[in-house]
Amino acid sequence: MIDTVADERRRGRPRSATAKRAILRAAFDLLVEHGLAATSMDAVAQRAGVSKATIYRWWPTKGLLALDALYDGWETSPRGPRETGSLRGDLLALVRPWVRLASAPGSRRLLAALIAEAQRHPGFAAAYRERFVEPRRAHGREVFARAVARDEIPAATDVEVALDLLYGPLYHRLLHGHAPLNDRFVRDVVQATLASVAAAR
Amino acid sequence: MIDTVADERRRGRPRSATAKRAILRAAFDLLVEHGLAATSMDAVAQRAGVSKATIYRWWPTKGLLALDALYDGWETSPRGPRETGSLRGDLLALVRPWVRLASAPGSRRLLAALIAEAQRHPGFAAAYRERFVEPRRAHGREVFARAVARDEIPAATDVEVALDLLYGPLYHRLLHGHAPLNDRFVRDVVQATLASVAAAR
Amino acid sequence: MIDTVADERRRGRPRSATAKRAILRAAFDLLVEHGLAATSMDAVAQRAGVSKATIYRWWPTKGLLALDALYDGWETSPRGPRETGSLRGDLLALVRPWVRLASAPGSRRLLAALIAEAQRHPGFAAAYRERFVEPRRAHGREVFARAVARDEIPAATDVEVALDLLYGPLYHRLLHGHAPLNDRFVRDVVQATLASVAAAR
Amino acid sequence: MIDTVADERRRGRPRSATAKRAILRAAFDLLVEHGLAATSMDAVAQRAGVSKATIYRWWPTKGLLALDALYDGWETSPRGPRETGSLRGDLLALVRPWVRLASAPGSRRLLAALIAEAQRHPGFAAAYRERFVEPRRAHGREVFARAVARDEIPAATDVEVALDLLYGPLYHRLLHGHAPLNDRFVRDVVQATLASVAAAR
DNA sequence: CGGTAATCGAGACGGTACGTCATGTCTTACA
DNA sequence: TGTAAGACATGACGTACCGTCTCGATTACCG
Repeated sequence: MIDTVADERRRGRPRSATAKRAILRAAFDLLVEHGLAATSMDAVAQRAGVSKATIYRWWPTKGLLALDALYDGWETSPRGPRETGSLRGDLLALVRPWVRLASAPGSRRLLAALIAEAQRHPGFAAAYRERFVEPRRAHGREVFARAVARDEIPAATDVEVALDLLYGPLYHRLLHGHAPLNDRFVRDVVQATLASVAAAR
Repeated sequence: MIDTVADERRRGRPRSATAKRAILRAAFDLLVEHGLAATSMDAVAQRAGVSKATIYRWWPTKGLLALDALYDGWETSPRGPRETGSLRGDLLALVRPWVRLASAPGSRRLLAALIAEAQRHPGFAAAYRERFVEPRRAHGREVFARAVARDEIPAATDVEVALDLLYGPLYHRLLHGHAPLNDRFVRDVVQATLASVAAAR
Repeated sequence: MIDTVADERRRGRPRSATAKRAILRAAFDLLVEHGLAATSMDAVAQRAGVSKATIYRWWPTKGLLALDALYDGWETSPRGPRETGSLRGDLLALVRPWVRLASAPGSRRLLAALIAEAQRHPGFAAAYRERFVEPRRAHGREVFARAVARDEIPAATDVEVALDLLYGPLYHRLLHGHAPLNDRFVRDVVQATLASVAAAR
Repeated sequence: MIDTVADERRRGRPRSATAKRAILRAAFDLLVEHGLAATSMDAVAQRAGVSKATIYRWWPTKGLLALDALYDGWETSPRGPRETGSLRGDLLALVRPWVRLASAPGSRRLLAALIAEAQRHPGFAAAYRERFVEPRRAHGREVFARAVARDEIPAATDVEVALDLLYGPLYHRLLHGHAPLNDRFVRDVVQATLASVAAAR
């Protein structure tokens, strides 16, 4: 959404909340079913029972609409994962739900398309990171911070690198599909992350 | 390429090697300069001085043409990296040239586009893995095999996982751009891979 | 034309009269200059300063566009020819303008192309007859009706056959070009038509 | 191929005459079935079991090939119609077989296409007239000459005009399809031609 | 309570790429 | 040497989508 804030008094006809919901819902359904490239703005407009101009009034680009639609459809739990008492447990709790969501064929296709879109439009890249990357990394940072507080890992741990060691391999298998992204692999990756952090001690 | 083998005597007019070279070269240049989506088949045909029908005779899809063009333009050294005597050195020698190549803005954009394309067309995905993923992983397997032979790492090391621990974080920063993909990070990732392999002992 | 009537309030953006005029004009010019087969839709679009999609939105086929364009460019006088007081005079007044128009090289070529098109597409054939054949035959029927009213020819005259006796030979020379379509021939044909009608008395 | 067996038996001089026959036959079948525009040279070559180059060696153009193919397939009786003793009978005998042949849907379509082609290529027009128009007109001239000899019509009769009065209306209904081309109409046209010739006495 | 202003639907528009197809030419291997 | 196989340049075809635009019809608030 461009501006959810409505603190300032607007003059004309207010924005139709119905239309907005219908657009996001239609876009989400079409995106999951057909992917980004195969989802046309005309199709979104038609399915939402809305004019194309209405969509373009609020979202300047198909990519940004997709971003909002997917955020709206996916991001059900803004709060971080539950605490388990150990770094290993926290990391698994952090990563497993994401793997479950991202492994569906539709999601995988979309994730790849969003990443590709981000290479082409810097503005889109920023929005993508803000919406999809940062929240999860923020949760990850908390997890590592708790581990530091518990004195489980050194305070000097480079959390940013650790997060890449954690998420990188998962994304890798997800996008390349050269090997299965199963829970075995998830545990291996978490284990490796722990090992690397411990070795840096 | 459709058929590199020409041991059998073909009947009609042979394929024009000039045209093929011109097409691959034109496609490569345009791809690097404009990216996959912004490279049109018409433009490739015109720049190659070739008819569009000729392109479509040999490459059924823009994606597969791009694959061949990039393979042709990039893959200069089919042999693996030089041996350094240590796993750490070998891994750095394996990864650094790839990082250098893939970090150029054009390459990054293209890599993302290829990955996105692969989610949509299973046939393309297979070709992509065969052309771009497997060769590098094969080199990586040799590197780890040498380390085993040197008794540097356990023989039971799961090489496939190790390769994902190595390449995954690099791809991650490359595609998401949330943090720099510099040599510092490369060394960190190699170090982490070593730590994880060592810890599994 | 698709919809000449516009008395009902339409919802969306109204059709651009400018674009429509430009398309018909461009098509007409190109058709007269190059003929039907050598006139491409791309060329029409470019010359009209219009997108190809706009043309295809309103005319499903090149043939139907040609029909409208030629009707628009040629059919200047919807009213019938002037009355001369005699069947002979009326027939000459009916036929001479048509011969003058149709004898130009461009027109001849186009007429033949339209007739050929009509053999292939039944829908086109109907439109062709409605636009180009029927109006002229209607005028002819009036001419013969007046002659009957003047008691110049029998009331039982088969007007449809008479019209074919009149137009048939003219079209024949026009399309086959085996002999000149001059005013001498026009007078001969009118004379023969009169003789045949009189002999049936 | 007409007969591959006999063809394989002979070694040195392959089948130039065989190929020619196969080409004409294949072209004729395809033309009658699909029309001129929908018959491609590739299709003719494939059906004839012949290379495209072989076709182009003998016929410079698709139109001229069609001309020969149709002439070969249709023109079964080069001799004129039988003599009946009266001009009326001779004209009917001249015209009825042609009407029967030309009325088939395939023929009608082709005739129109040939006429259209003739407007575009002067060389084709000449060949068309020589092959298809002149022979029939020559027969017609003989018919009228016999009538003059029998003193049935004046010696000063303009035969060229008379032939147009005869064939023109028939072609007209054939190509425009605004009214049926049945035997009733044929008799009316013959009658009208006779009346016009008699009236000129 | 009427004016003002922004919204919405419908959908036409310019632009551009797609992948297909046909024509007529040209190049090789074979017989 | 002619023929079959078939690659080639050229260029039109009709479809699809994008993002912009022009309407007339709705809502609100504001004076």
